[in-house]
Amino acid sequence: MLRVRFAPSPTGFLHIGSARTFIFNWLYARRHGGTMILRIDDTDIERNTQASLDSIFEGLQWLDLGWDEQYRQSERLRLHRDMTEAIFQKGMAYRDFTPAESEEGEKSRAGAAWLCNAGMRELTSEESDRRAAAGEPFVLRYRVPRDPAREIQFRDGVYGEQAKSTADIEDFALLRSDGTPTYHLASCADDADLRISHIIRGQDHLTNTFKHVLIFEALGVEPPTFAHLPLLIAPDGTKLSKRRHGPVVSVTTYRDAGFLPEAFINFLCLLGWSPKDDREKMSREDLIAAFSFEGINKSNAVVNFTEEDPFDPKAVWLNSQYIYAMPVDELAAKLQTFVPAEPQKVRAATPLIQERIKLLCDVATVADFFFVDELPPYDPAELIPQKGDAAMALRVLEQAREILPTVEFTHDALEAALRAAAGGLGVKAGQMFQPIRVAVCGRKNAPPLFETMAVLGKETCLKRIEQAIQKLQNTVAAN
RNA sequence: GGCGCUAUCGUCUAACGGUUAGGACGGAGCCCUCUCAAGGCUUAAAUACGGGUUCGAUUCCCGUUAGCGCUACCA
Repeated sequence: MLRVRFAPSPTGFLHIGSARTFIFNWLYARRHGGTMILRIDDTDIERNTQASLDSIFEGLQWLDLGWDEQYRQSERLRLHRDMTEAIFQKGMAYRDFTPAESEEGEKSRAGAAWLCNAGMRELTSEESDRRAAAGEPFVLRYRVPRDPAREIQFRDGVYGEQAKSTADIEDFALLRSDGTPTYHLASCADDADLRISHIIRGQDHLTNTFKHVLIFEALGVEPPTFAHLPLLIAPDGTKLSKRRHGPVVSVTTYRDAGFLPEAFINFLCLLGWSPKDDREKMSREDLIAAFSFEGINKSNAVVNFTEEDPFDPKAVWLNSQYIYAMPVDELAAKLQTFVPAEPQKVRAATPLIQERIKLLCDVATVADFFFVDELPPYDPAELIPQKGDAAMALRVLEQAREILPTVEFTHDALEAALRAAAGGLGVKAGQMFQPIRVAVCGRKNAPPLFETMAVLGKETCLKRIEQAIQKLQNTVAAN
């Protein structure tokens, strides 16, 4: 039975790298009919926060992929203790009474790698027991077999055969001096107990895996299959961090900017993985069908963002592709949360802006004039058409004011009427349309004029044209 | 410092010894067009460096360089 897990620790908001790890696990589970497990690795009581936990769930819920089983490590401490005790009883771990403070100075000394604290490994069980009984604090360390040294090896699903000598693996801690389990122990104990078959996680754990293989060995269980993912890094080559790179590293930032979860998932999948057949836009089903470890890259992938442009252009492009392909009603419903306007107005404007927005939040800037009563102030000079002057703009608008009341507000009728009017005035169609567009939308760049006017309605259009005429007359008078 | 991993256009990537080194985003240009988009077409742009192996290396081996990771009683 195939079982995978995503095991975030609630010490920070849900990071996009973590989201990708979740997605790859999910894809692998769904691809092979396995079980997806969410395990909250909250063994670091000092650094855990409720806000982080909330952020993780918020992010995962937005992704909308789901999972089959859920656990919290803090509720499984008993298991961790028992398993550690078993390892200790086998003589594969020992107590280290070295005080935490002195340790630091010891290790930071330059030179050979630190492997263990002097003397502690060799303590007799009698002395060890006596000191523990006397209440002296200690950490429990794994007794890495180094006499003679051994090769620890495993086959990584992405990086291939891996081997490391125990001569290069230090005696890592299993239990802290307060008796709580460390990440290494808790993680392996739970992976063993939950019968995890495949561990898919970030490459930052690749070298930790040798320690984990040692723990599984001590636990007497067959290690799962490992597959390490290349890391997501920032354009400056450093790993993504909130402190350095800001909110772009948080999943909820993408949600709040109006990314579609399908597009976001699609984008993340293309970072460090490829279907190898030039496909870019892929549905959830496409991804499930195509996903495999062979397609995963070995080198880190840059998430390309800048100060001015906080989102990777490819992510934005993919998002726009999903928006263009979406049914109008569905898109209108999504847009509703990004703009304070009545649903029927949003629905009417949606077809006109669908190909003009890349993020859902763009609705607020691209379609604002559909939803406001009063247009925000604009420069009357904008009303003046190409190769024209204020007088021409005025003539155009006055003509529009005159003919529009009797025109039916549909695309075809408006087009016929306005083109005819342009002919009558002896101006080009473009020179006719621009003053009206600016009068009605408050700016030069807007959706196609006739549909826009039809959506806005006769009353609003005539009112705005009247206001534009006033503006022009005022400026002409002022000069 | 020690150990490990990695290295193709600006970015994401394809090419698992033989290609004019392919695609995508972004850039530039053209077309379409009532503006803006969308769409179509064209174009610039890469095998880190040095040695091998081979008839032939992006591809295999070694070295150099660079980047990243681990080296905690964080995860």
